[in-house]
Amino acid sequence: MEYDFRRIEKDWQKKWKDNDAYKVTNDFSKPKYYVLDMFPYPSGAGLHVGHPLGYIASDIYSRYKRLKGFNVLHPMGFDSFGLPAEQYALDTGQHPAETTKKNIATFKSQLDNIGFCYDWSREVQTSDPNYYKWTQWIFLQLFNSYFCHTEKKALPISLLVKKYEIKGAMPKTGDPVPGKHFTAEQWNAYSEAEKADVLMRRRLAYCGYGEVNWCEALGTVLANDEVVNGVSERGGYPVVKKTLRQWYLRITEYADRLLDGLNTVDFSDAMKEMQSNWIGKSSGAEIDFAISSRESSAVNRELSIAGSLPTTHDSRLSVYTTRPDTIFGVDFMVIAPEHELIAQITSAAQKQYVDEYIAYVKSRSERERMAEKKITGVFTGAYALNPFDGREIPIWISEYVLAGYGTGAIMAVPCGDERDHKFANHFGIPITNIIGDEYNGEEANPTKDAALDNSGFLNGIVMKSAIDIVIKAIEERGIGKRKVNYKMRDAAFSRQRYWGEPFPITWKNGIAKEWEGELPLVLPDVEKYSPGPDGQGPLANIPEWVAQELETNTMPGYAGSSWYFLRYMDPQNDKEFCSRAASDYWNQVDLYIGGTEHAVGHLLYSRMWTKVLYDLNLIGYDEPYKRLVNQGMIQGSSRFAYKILNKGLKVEMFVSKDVVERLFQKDDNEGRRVRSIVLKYGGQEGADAQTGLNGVWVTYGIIMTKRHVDVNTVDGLELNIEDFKNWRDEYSNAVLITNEQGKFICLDEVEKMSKSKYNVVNPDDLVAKYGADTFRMYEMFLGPVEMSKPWDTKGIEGVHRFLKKFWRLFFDEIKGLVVNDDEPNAAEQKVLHNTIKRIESDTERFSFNTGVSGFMIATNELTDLKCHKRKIVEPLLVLLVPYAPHITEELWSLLGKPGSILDAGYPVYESNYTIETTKEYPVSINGKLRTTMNISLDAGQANVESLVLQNGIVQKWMEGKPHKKIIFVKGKMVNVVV
RNA sequence: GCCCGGGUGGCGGAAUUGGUAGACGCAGCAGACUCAAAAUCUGCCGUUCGCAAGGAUGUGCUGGUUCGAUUCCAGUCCCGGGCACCA
Repeated sequence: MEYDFRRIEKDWQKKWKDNDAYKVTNDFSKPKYYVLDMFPYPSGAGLHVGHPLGYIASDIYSRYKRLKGFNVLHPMGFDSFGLPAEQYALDTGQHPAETTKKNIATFKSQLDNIGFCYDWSREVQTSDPNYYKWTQWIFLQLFNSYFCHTEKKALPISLLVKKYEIKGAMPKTGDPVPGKHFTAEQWNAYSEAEKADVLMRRRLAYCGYGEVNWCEALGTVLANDEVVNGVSERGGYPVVKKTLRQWYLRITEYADRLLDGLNTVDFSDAMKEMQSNWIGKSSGAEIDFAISSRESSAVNRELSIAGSLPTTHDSRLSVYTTRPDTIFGVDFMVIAPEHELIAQITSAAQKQYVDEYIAYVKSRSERERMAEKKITGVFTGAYALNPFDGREIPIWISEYVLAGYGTGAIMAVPCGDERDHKFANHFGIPITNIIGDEYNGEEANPTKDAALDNSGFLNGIVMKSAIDIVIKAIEERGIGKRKVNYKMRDAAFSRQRYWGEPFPITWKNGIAKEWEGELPLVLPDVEKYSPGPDGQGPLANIPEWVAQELETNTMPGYAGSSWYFLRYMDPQNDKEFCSRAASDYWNQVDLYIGGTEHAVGHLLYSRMWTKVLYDLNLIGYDEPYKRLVNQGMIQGSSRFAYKILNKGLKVEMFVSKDVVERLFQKDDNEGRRVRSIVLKYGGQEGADAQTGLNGVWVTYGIIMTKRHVDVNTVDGLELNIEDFKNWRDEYSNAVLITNEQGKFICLDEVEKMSKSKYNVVNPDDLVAKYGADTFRMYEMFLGPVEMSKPWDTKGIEGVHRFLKKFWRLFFDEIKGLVVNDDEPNAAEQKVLHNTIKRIESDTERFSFNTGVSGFMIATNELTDLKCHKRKIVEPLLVLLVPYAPHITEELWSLLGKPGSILDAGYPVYESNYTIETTKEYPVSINGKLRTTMNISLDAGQANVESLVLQNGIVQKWMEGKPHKKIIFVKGKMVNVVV
């Protein structure tokens, strides 16, 4: 009987489906375990080999936990709102709901092919009205809540209204600022619009104004992704910044709690670091500098030194710095090109240059601005005054200062900050040294440990301790204050798009109000998917929608994914987003698996939503994910062919990589014009007529470019010429210039796996050829789950061979069942128990690649021992269940075992089979002294209980001393480190 | 540019985190079985010197700490991911 994986997998998948084998019940009596994958966006390209990597890992872990007796929730769903479906609709007119439905069906059948243990009755789809009903409902909770700074949590906004009605909002100290502070009487006298304005400033979901990438030609807003070098990716039209009304989530209020929460969860240090860097908490000071102009300079200087700044807001420049101690080293100020003061402070002489510079910056994306190596900037002609010594400081504009962070202005200290230093050097600004010998005149030194010099009243004080002194001084003089700052900004929560959740919000007389109908507010059908007028979304084209004064924006992709883990717990509930009983039982996600690309987006948003739901007492915990494992990205291994671009060519013409390299001598390759080359390509008759080139010899300046070739038409690096010609019509007559062996060699490069790069490998093909069990184990065998790697199918044979070999531990092609009831010997027991120990630890620590190796080693050893004993191979079979569910179920039932092998229980490791022998070994201590000792050895290391030296110096191994390792080194000598 | 990862044989990777580098698998070579092929099995397989025993060398690069470094530290190069409207 041989291993017929096709029949086995088909049978078992059918059985699982027919019996609802993976149906999960909310059986509150059992201990629970919740394993979650980041759900996929159902793209039109279908599932590729990168998707299942994390899913297989989580499936293995789920089955493992189930064998260990847990009630395991391991659901799957689809993040089905998104831009690609909308773009597809724009191009083809097909409704996104239709294409999404089709794509989901493809994804599901592909997933089922691999044999995952999902309970599909718990599936969620973010674009399903029954789901987004609750996304809208949670949005309204955010809209109707504010962050209370006293209790540091979200509270209903009605409480705030009550407070305003009774107490108003007056400052504890200082004078009230008009528009910000008011008494109860004033509040009660406010118009509805004025009240709405005030409340909007506190809502957790609020409306404001923000800049977007606007493409006039396409009439639409573009993602940063869709903007390349300042023009739209599609069509190459110019893109500019445009200010639009936008919804935001006030995530900044949760900055501290998002930081603190990281201490309570099991994420990798790298992930925690990324999140806390994103939040970017820093403490420092905001300092106001008086601005002088040439005319008023003298006056302001006196005022500044006297400690009373001009009171008008206009004549002050406020900066944020984390290093107030360096205040005497400020040689210039830099403000962002968007800074509101620019118009006012720019001198007549500089105006032209400033205008030119700002026009230049407008054409650049924020990303480009940050990545710029070139130093750019312009002087405004204005000066600020150092509040402590009255020095005039020139104010510059530069793109390296971003408007969104701090005050959009910095005080530049070139001797302490590298960017400031480069800027000063580039523009010839003199540098003040405030750190004495610590500054070498060549490069900035950001130390905090130097004693200050040239720093007035701070001279001689170590920088670290000067920080507080300066802050105190500026606070006393009323020209600034201590300030904690965050890099994180509030999350933009609206999109001018169609395929997303509609906001259940109406606008009456300019006031945003909760929509009064019953949720869900269903996304209406539209005629066409093109944008509405003035940068509004497609919903603005629907008269009935506009007539109801409904919000025309939709929610972004991350809305639905911010809470989906809760819906899986109670997916059919139409009374609540999730019953409290269900969310209390399933509780936090015990294990969450997904890529690092979501490190700062989805993960922070869903953590915030969870905190809000917790604050509002809707769930019982404020961190969604207990443990997070990041799977690496499976990258595509793209293949390219050199294509000749010369005009006059009548056919497509490609050249083998090795031929090109020889001709271009490597350093002068692709895409460049070469003065003169000679190509000989086999000399077919009539080739000249076909190609339009000069006979079989191609001479003269050839321009080449590289073109993607479908990776499925390439074996290793060698192109299958027939497949290539059949791949596309325009290539059917292509001329391929091969090497001497008649082979056409491709280039390879690692890229993201994507349809447009022709490097997608479909798991279906591999499953059809080798079976799901082989595919699952091979994906795991590729390497650590956490590591990114390019896909390579080479090597899958080895895993397939393993499964065939494993099968032969139970069945022989001729003899049939070979499992016997003989008692195992010690050697066989040792193989089994070492394997149990190894597989359990590998599974626990997510080292599935070494886990697969462990099975291979065990199988090899048992084959060598000719061991087919039931007491050995049966437990081994159970161990393999999580990795290869189909073959194990089949063998289990062929062995006559009742029920599913999933309920067999995990084998128990016994340590009595691991110890080998006790032997006498020569010993060196710290590489010097030598003696002999008795050591029992287990895997190369051993504990030493007694040690007697021959020279008599050390008589006994000293108990209670810090234990050191005994290591076996070459030549069987033992090195003892004490 | 900033933040986070990663560089080990021809290839994917292992080394349970400071202790015999290269487990396991792929590819390759040699052999067994076979009329033959497939399947299966056995042996070899970093580089280099050597008939061999054995020696030297070797974990991107340059240094450092240590009896001992793939592992720790500093610097540097290359590759991947993220950088706020892709998901």
